[in-house]
Amino acid sequence: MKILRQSKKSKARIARFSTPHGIVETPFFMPIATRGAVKTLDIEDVMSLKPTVVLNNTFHLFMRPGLEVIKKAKGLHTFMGWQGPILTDSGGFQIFSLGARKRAGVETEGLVRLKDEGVEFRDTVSGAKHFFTPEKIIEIQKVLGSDIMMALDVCPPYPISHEGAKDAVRMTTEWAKRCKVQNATADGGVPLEGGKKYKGESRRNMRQPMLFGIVQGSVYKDLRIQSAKELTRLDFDGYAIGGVSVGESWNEKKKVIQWTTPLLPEDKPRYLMGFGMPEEIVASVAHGVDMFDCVLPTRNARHGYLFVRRPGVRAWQRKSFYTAMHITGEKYRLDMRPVDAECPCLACRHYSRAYLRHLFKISEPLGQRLATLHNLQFYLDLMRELRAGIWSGSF
RNA sequence: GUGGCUAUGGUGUAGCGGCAGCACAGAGGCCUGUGGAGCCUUUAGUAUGGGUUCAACUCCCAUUAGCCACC
Repeated sequence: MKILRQSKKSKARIARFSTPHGIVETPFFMPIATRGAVKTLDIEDVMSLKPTVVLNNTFHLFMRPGLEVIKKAKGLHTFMGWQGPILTDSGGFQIFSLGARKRAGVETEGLVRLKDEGVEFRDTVSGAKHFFTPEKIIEIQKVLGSDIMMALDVCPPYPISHEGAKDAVRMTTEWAKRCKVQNATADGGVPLEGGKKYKGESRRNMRQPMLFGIVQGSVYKDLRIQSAKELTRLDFDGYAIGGVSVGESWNEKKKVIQWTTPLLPEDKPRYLMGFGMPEEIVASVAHGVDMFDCVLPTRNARHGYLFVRRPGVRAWQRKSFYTAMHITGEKYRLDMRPVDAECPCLACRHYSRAYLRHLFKISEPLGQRLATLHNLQFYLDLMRELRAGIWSGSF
């Protein structure tokens, strides 16, 4: 990774690194297409937004449609029609997420069992058992044709005892080592077309995907430090901060970022997983984070929650550089203005608030699509603005 | 016309001689590596008039309206 510019006012930086499907510039936000689709959007919608990288989920895609289908399609890129870079999350979060559901009293009996060797999942649809190991997760990600693979980690719930968090760090490091070994020794995967060979590349016509390690440690400083040190010794292509935004306060999240980012190598991408609200992203970029992903813009869009910029306010100037618009609100019934007159998205170019409200009120799918386009436009424009701000030296 | 049945928020429905619940719709809010078009909060009702009873949405009578059967 090459750092092109380092902000003088903060730890924010602009960097470039190459993936098998193109060169990317940081900081960037990845729209989420867990199961191979950004919910409600088609691929031309996605392309029109010009995202840097799109995120998919290894675990979900392995369950459905399964590797046989992906192989037949010659990889996930072709299968979903996206030719830009893809980051595949490993499924570590699902271990947590299903555990959390279990605590919440939702029926997950026997759905997930965590062991040192790996994790056992039961498919709720077919009832079939699957045992995922760090090695297997890497192999699956290679078959998917991922550009950026994530190591399998253990993402503990919040709150958790120091002892429990320590155990999660221990397993995460062990699994990270095994992912690293598997990635270095194993063949397999789908040939990535069109890429040039790396120096020393032995696998013909196949460019190597990147592999990221994931720092854990919950809200405990010593554990975050320990985890970051253990992982950086393994020399990954990039590092993620995981286990954040699972229920902590913003103050706690900020501390985790402040402890962790200085320990991650300058010349490797830093990825804050599952983040976040717009102001949290801005603050995190200022701490030197390069990559983000979050369900908020897409999920909130489907529930009629739109992000709207406050005119004339730069993102780093004020925490309240945007407002939330609940488009189903009665106050928009007769409001013929666009959601945001300055927004270039499809929704704002052609439709009024009243029309959008109407679509939501009658549950017309177009409403969710327009809202999703709008919110992603907001997030991606925010990242473009941050990059420009770092370039100009104003952020 | 005769007999029977029914009448509960905007809509569709529970209920019991002792605080009238539920669903949808309405209003407000929540969602942070998506197993969710999901979750929370909230507004709003016993057709009308009498009677019995300490107490009636509940039992009785009448009125009105609707439905069914018969003529």
